Amino acid sequence: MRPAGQTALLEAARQEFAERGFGSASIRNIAARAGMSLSAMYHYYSGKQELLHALLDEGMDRYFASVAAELDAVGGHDAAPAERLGAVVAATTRFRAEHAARSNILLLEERSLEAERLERYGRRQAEATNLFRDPIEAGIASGEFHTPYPDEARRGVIAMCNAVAQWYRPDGPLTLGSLVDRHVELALTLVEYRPQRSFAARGR
Amino acid sequence: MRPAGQTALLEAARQEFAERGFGSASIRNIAARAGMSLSAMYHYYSGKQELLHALLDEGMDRYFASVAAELDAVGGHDAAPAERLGAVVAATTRFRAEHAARSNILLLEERSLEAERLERYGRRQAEATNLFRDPIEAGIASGEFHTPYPDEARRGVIAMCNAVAQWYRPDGPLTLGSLVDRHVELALTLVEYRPQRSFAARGR
DNA sequence: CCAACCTTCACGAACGATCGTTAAGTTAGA
DNA sequence: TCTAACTTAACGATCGTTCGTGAAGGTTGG
Repeated sequence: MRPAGQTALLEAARQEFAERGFGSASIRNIAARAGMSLSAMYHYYSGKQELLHALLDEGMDRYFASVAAELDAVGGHDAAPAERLGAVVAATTRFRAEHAARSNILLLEERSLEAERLERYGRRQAEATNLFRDPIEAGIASGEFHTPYPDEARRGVIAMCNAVAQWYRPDGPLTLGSLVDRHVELALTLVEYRPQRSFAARGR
Repeated sequence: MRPAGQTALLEAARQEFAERGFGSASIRNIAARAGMSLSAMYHYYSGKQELLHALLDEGMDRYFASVAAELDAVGGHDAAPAERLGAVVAATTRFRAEHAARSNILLLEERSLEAERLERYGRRQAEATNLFRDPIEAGIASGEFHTPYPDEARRGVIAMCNAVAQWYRPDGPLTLGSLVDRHVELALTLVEYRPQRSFAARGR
């Protein structure tokens, strides 16, 4: 279990970074939001950079956990490519919507990382990309996905999911459940998913 | 014609903002990059905020000009919806790739704008969204686009195009021309474009 | 049992550096 | 002589970081 002070600090830093961006964020404000003095913050984190690093790490952990849970729910690596891609798209869309601040930091503040820490983060980002790449390539190989451009389709799907963090508002007209369903459908449309051995139209 | 000093300043500010973000950018660095003193900068722009504002305005002007030119090339508002959407996607993809720094500032630094200037920028952003919305709705109305989710498809197409500014490198394996073509195809796939009165397959 | 000690957690004060901005003055061309 | 273009110098504020201090609480040695 993480100490309460540390959790409060991460939450405060998340808000501050999400609102103003890393460069404009003040660690004095972060400490104040967390209800402690500036120096107390240095007891938990050795500086502004490490605060960002911890935030990105924690965000990545949560994201991978979300996707893994959704993947397990459809049967893990043994599921059909369309099921797996759908699970990844659903988990990603939901994560971007439910953790907008977290996601925006993950997506926008990469450039604020120092060189050494950026290297590690880049590796995790590549893993995240593979979450989409694997089922798409499997679908191409099995003949269920017909897109001639798997790489660009993958990037398109990822971009569509990621953008959710920037525009979706829970109090808007669109239910999160509906959005997730639509994104799954759109992703399957983009990779030109057509079930084999059947001429029946896919359900709407 | 803009004074040379002003142009150099905008270029320097663009680089600095793109590399470090607005918050971390230093106007001293910007002035130095432009080859002038800090105070000389104040002769042209009244401060950091106005520098960002000018940059966003100039970027938007260029973007709209690019799209307008591409739209004109296919026949303007009289062209078929698929042609129009293709033109907008092509122009946007090309713009994001050829003006990556410009685009990233347009896409990421909105939050650094003060309230008053943000209002004006929001209006221009809405106009940009309409560039995609109009042909998509026209395609739905004419029966050539069959997507059940025009709004989410539109957001997906826009996100796909915008993401180009973050990943595309001109020295990479993919030609810009190829990327543009593929994005146009993917966009038409996403809105489920099927030409009317013909069973012939669309060209690949 | 108790005194000495260490670690954890927190504080206020101050460091030097850099920030955005302004003032006052100089130069060069119309 | 007027003005645009540009200079150096300095302003106060805020930045991230460091230092020294000390209260609280558990552990250890005699």
